[in-house]
Amino acid sequence: MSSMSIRLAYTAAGAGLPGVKVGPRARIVAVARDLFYRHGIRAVGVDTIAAAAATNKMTLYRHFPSKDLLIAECLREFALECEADWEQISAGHAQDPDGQLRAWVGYVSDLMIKEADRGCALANAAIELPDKDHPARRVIEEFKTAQREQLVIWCRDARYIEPDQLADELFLLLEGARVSIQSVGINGPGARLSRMMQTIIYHNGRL
Amino acid sequence: MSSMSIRLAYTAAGAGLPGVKVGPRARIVAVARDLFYRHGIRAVGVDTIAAAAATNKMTLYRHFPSKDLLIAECLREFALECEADWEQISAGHAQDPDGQLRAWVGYVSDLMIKEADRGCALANAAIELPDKDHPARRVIEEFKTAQREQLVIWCRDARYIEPDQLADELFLLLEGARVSIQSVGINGPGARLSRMMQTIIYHNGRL
DNA sequence: TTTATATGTTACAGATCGGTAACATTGAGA
DNA sequence: TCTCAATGTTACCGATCTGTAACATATAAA
Repeated sequence: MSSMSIRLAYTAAGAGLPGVKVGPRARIVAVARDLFYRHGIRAVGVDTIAAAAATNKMTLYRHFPSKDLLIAECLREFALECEADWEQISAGHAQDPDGQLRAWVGYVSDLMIKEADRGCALANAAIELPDKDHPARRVIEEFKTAQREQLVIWCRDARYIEPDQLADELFLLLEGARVSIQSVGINGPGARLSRMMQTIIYHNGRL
Repeated sequence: MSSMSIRLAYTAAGAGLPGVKVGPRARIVAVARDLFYRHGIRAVGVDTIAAAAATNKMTLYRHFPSKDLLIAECLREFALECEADWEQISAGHAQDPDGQLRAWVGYVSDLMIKEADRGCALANAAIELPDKDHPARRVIEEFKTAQREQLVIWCRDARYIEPDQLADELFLLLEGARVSIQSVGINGPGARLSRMMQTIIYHNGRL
């Protein structure tokens, strides 16, 4: 198997403001999130995580009963941060549903650059963990479902003619862009995501 | 780690017509494709593959220098089969580009049911193998790029106003549907893929 | 029948996997 | 200063991983 030799290029430093003590648990989750995302969940072992978090395997297992539950916790933290972003979009354009939707288009377009070439951590995890009983799957399903519902609400509030279908189209375009970046590369169709979404929104029409 | 115990539920039988001898190499690839697809590439070991193919690890390594190259071969076979399907769509609607495009929509809609809940094997592999030097990545990138170009050709031949953008939209919708099935489930937005594609094609307009 | 090639069998190497036991060390609050 | 909880350290378990060596067997062509 391609060994690739991940190995720690960074220590616990860099996480958190200077002077603020960051406990091992927080470091473990931060490091695990990064390594899981960059290299894949199954490609990263607990030894690597503990070492990269400047702690040890024993402390890791004192905070997380198993690697699977650590995975779930990483995805839960990621999902909470995403939800906070979406709420910020909502709050930043209160009483302006169409502005919310358009702000969201800008937000996800920036994601294409920020995520570079590894797409959505939750979608990737769903592919890497097909076992329906895995504790991470609850997090994934609940979060993705909530995202889609939020999109429907925005489309409906903005009085688009077919809000459910428009929301589904935008949802699938986003998911497709994030996954296709990893197969056709950064200059693939995902690069034109913003224009596509605007076109589709315009074509849908308002009441 | 969630052990899940894959284990062989089937032997070499069932592959090929009766009376036709299927060599170990073909059995290995067939079995590996199935196991990789259902459980994930990293989740399946070579011992499991050899046993499920009713052969042994030594024979496997006589035909494939490494697991990574076996992975690449599995994806190559899959890609060739997909290309054959697309060519059949082309041939079945010669001199009728719009018919080709609409036949393709029907074809990918059926894929949503056939693939059940594991999406595209190539896209999944890209997520599981982020290493850019992995031999499988060439296969993935070339195939996905060729698919997108074929879509552009169909859209252009059918004289749609913006063939490149329409092709990209269809491409991303398909990729998004296949990946979202694995996160939001079979009844998510992917279930309405056909209607969405028809709507978008209609909205694009013809010359 | 002889010969050469493909395949099967067994055992093993070296590494890594997830996970744990036993014990030492640190550090902050009382 | 004492105490106690969190953390660090080391060593280990059994299983699994990719990959190989050596040898036995089958099989088809000559």
